[in-house]
Amino acid sequence: MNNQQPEQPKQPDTKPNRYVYRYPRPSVASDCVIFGFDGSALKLLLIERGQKPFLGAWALPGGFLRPDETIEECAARELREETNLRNVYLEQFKVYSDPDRDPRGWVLSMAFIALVRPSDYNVIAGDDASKAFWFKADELPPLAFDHHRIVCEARERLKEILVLKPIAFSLLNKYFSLGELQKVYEVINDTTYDRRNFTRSVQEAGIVEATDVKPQKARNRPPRLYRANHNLLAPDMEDFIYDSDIPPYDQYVERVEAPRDWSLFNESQKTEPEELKDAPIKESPTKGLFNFLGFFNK
Amino acid sequence: MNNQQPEQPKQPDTKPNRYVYRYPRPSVASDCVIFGFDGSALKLLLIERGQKPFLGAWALPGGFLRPDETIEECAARELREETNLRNVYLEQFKVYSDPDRDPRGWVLSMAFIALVRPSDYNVIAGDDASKAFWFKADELPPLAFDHHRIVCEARERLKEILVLKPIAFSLLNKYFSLGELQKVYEVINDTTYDRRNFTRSVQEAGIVEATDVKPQKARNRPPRLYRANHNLLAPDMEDFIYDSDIPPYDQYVERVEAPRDWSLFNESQKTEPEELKDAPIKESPTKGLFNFLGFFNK
DNA sequence: GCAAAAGTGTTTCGGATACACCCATGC
DNA sequence: GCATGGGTGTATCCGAAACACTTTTGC
Repeated sequence: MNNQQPEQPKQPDTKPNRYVYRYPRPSVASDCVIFGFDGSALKLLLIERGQKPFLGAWALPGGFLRPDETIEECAARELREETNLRNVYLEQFKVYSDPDRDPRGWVLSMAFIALVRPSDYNVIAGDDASKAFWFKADELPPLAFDHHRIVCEARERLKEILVLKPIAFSLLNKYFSLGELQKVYEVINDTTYDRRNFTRSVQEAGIVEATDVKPQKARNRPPRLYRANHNLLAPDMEDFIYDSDIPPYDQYVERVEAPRDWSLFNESQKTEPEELKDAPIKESPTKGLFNFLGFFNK
Repeated sequence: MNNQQPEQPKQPDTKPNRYVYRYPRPSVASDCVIFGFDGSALKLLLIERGQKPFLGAWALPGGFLRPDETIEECAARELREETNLRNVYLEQFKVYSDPDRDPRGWVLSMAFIALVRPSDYNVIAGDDASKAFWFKADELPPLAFDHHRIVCEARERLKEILVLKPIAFSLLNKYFSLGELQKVYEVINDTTYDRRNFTRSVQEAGIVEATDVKPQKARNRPPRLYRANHNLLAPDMEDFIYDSDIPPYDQYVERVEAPRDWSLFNESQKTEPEELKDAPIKESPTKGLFNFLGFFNK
């Protein structure tokens, strides 16, 4: 990064809001692929665009980088402004830099993966200006820009991160049942696990602690609730594992779903073909699920 | 990424080389953390800066993004221009976006991890304009900008990638001995493995194929040479596993090392403190070393 | 001969797998 | 009652770990 001449922004030229450079520069934006978990399926938070390119289409929340912030601060700010979410897990994921990816011109996008707890789901409803809605990750509408590609690659990356870090807790409330934890692993890895083996693996790994918290209501036998074991988890994860002032357990009620009819889009972007819907899902071994512990203990 | 007004670059304003935008934009660069392996240690390729900020200091090769290329193309181009390397493994790693990270102004850096085979080591010598030298990854000189931080985080990331992808082959020639493969895993993970267990794990995983190629020379008993098993490896890795026109086996001779005296830098940035140099390295289990196979078979 | 690295095999042990029964709740 | 999900236990088996001797080269 050093072959060109040093460039100083020769600010306020003649008119206001004119920034002059000796070499062309791209706009830089951050876009967030926001994953959620509703107790049974992986969800994605999208916003309806209110601006000109792709107006009315669904898109990833995001916005342009400002000179006084890092790209992480930018992502967190846009998340707050557009979806009212704060204190969510955020991780850089990939830069998209195809010169033609944005019809407005030369715009790079830093894609982030964001993970939202169920207790934060309804925060979005509080922001009246918001046009954000949760979609099932397998049933997405057509997306603006190259966002469909970004989402697909983010889902693949999510599997990788799940091996490297205990991010499953960032998709769960402070208190959760082992069934929920298992389901998170299942929907991300797109498989199923033997309930008894999974339970034992989790407990022997020591990544959870049983609590005395009682579930508020349950359709069946009420599960025991656990929480993440902070002693074993990376310190920088801890902030994202739970909030402080949330109810101990809410059973995924009153979700804000996408009520719109987006069938008018001609090209559907469902990832799962209909024919294979009833194919029996092969059960996977639980081996290696918590490999991330190896990264901490060295 | 969409809340601002669309901005068109209002090119050639009055004078040539003047680019005017309504909002400030950062310069975007790509910097490469280039890893090599000399048969016993992890190496890092650095260049001596010939320009003004940090002139004479060592730095990561890199350069500014141009409007007609992706960030990957930029990284590959700068690598070629500054170190004469081509067809190396390149992977996005992290964006560094601290507004103050570059004294010249607002410069983002997309950091890449690059992996170089021993057969490409001496390519660098062919480029007379090059000021590139290989350093031991544990004995680095002070670096320009925030490059020391980038290198440290890249080494951590390298461990993660090693779990996710068969990148060890990208640090080896087309033909290699199992001892070399083991050493790559050892220097990256900073541990040792039982030779017999490692050998068996590799062969049972099926990621290598024995060949009839004979090593050119050996100080001890000559090892059998293997090559990566393409049937089991991801297709997009294949291009980076070996070159076509290289000698079948060269035993790491005549390396281009850094001959300079950089002791004049007052602050040393060695990562390993001297006191712990002789501490016995604990042997690690080979379990999970080739977990990346799980990502391909699904 | 000797040092250094390469090649090979067996025993053992732990942990993952496969599998079945009972429990608590809402309806 | 009964459907649904939660909790617990065991026999088995595979694979990883631990470990030693021989072989081949350069010097």
